[in-house]
Amino acid sequence: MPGDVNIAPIALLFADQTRASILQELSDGQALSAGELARRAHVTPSTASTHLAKLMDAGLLIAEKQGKHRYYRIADPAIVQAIEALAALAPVRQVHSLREAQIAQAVRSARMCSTHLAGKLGVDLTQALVNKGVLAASEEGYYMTSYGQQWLCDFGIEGEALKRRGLEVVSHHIDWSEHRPHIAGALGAALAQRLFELQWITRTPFSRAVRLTASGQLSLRDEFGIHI
DNA sequence: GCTCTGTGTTGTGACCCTTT
DNA sequence: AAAGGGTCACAACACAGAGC
Repeated sequence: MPGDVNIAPIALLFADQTRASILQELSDGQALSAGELARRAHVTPSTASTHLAKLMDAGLLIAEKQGKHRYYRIADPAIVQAIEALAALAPVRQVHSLREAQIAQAVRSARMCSTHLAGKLGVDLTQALVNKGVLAASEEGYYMTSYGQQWLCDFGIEGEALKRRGLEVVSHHIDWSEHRPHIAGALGAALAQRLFELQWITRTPFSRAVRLTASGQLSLRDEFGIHI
């Protein structure tokens, strides 16, 4: 229809196994080299290079040159949101080994979605914040309460941007693996950052899954009543 | 500055699938 | 069956960093 947007070209970019793998690997906000992305997508560097060029041309990825490496990352958080939305509709990929099953389980349990937490941990954390009265649920989404602003300060999350959020809707995504909301945006990013600082969670190599540390498991249970 | 090494890109052809 | 499009791997090449 004239004047309407044409989603076919962009949908075509997502509709390839290799490109989808590349985008999913980058959806945790990391920047990875072409060689690393080729390994993760199980294709040769030349094949990955071809796909990366297409994704760059479409503006889905941006690259930063560092020495002889080029590090690719998602150009816009909205792209990660699109990936998560598609993932919610997609069938679960079959696993062919114990290792693949373990990685899949880890990704569902806790993972990075751009700059914030997703998976069971992200969803449980969101619900726990509602239960504690930090966030209030409404038809539009979540609002931060006045108590929530104080609680965030006590928890070690400060910043004018967050303090001004009292009357604003807190951004959230529907989690593809849990089919429930997890908080995103500035608050989601700040919370994830704080949990990394506290060493309650750590990144895992070669995956967007995050791992709960022993102290993190105890602290999440005591502070939020979360059992993972 | 030269050489070696590692990494990424480009060109080419084979293969597969879909459409006509 | 032929044509066209897409994906992939291979080979060749370019580029940057390290070591001398």
